[in-house]
Amino acid sequence: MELNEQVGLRLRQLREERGLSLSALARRSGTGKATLSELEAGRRNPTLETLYALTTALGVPLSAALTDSGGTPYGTPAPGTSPGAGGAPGGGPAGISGQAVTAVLTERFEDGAAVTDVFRIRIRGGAVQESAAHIPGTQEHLVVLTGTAVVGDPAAPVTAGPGAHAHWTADGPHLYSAPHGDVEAVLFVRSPLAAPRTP
Amino acid sequence: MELNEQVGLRLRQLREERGLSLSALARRSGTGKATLSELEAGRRNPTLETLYALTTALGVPLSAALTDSGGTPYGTPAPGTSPGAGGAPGGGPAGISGQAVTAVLTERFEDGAAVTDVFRIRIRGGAVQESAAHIPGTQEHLVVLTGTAVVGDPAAPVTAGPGAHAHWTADGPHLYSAPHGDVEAVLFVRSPLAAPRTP
DNA sequence: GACGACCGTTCCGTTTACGGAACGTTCCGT
DNA sequence: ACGGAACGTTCCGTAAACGGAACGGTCGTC
Repeated sequence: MELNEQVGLRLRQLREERGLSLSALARRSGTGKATLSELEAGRRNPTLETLYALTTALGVPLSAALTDSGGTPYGTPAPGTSPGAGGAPGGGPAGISGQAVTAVLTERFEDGAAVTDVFRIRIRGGAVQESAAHIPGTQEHLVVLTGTAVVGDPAAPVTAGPGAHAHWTADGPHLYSAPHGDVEAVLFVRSPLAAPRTP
Repeated sequence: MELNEQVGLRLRQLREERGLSLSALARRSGTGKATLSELEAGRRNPTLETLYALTTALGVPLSAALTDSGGTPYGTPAPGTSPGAGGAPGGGPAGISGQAVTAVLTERFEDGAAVTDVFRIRIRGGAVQESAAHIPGTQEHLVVLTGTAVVGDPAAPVTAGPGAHAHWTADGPHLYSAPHGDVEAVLFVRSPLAAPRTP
């Protein structure tokens, strides 16, 4: 998708989450309605000042308008208000964070067959966390940045040191642990798209 | 300070950290030298496309050009070190982007022994790119989000489909290719720190 | 010391992002 | 039914961001 379209959609999403009309946001931000209309449609290539005026009026940092790694969900409103977004039926990303693990979703990627959540995680030294089974077919990859992690099947866990990679099937219980000190890593959780019932 | 000046200084900083001349970055990113010169001086109000072209050529995500909360230090040398562009002689992250590959650095992680650059990359379908050797001991991991990539040692390349993982040693020439269509993936490049002789 | 290669800045014509003012539509209140 | 207000889109003149082509300055090389 074109970059301008991505940013346009993101801005429209932020605006609608706040229940603002296009005209109201244009008035409040000091930009023209024409600018905002065509920008949301992906038909303009906005300048930095325009983006700044809009994000400030929306109450989010500039980076919130972008879709790359800096684009974290700002002000995602109360659950229940799900406008056009037509959210994924599966709901949000799997909850990973727990006593031993802090996980931040950095990207969610979806293709025709599966959705892949990319997490930046930290496992606290000496801690162990067991995670419940995900849906059948779910695969996990871990790439360790620093420290030594012991992960995967509780019956046959795998040890991964700095720079190493581990892989396991997550449709059964699985664990994350860091016996020798904190671990920083990137975790990939790839789940097949719900074809829950193919009669 | 004016917003345009902030962004201009940030871009100049990123460029100088990488030891690139203004002309070289203009050439590489496809923008005019006039544009880049005045932009770094804070005398222009860049468009989104211009910012994207520049940050991509610098190997950082768009948000890296901004100075707000999203503005994480990419490749910033140790804090407190004087701005003397001298900085780390190793320079910035390895240049990955080329004819077939677009790479955006999403994180740079450094521990005592190695530095790991995490890239979000796209390999264009049908294209092949050969990359020069990195320093001895460099390891690369690829986790494929979608498509099928053929990567690694040119003499014995590895095929990785959606959700798969590939690993190779990058201290010799190595290739990235996508025979059957575009590939989206995450690439880890882990390079040993140049041993600074601690006697 | 003249030449060439590269640097960063300035000038200039073209393209286009901008805001204001129109437009047609929908939704209220009278 | 009618009027008014608000909505989002389209049209248009102006301002300015863009790339290409100049310019002067600095560094190596012959």
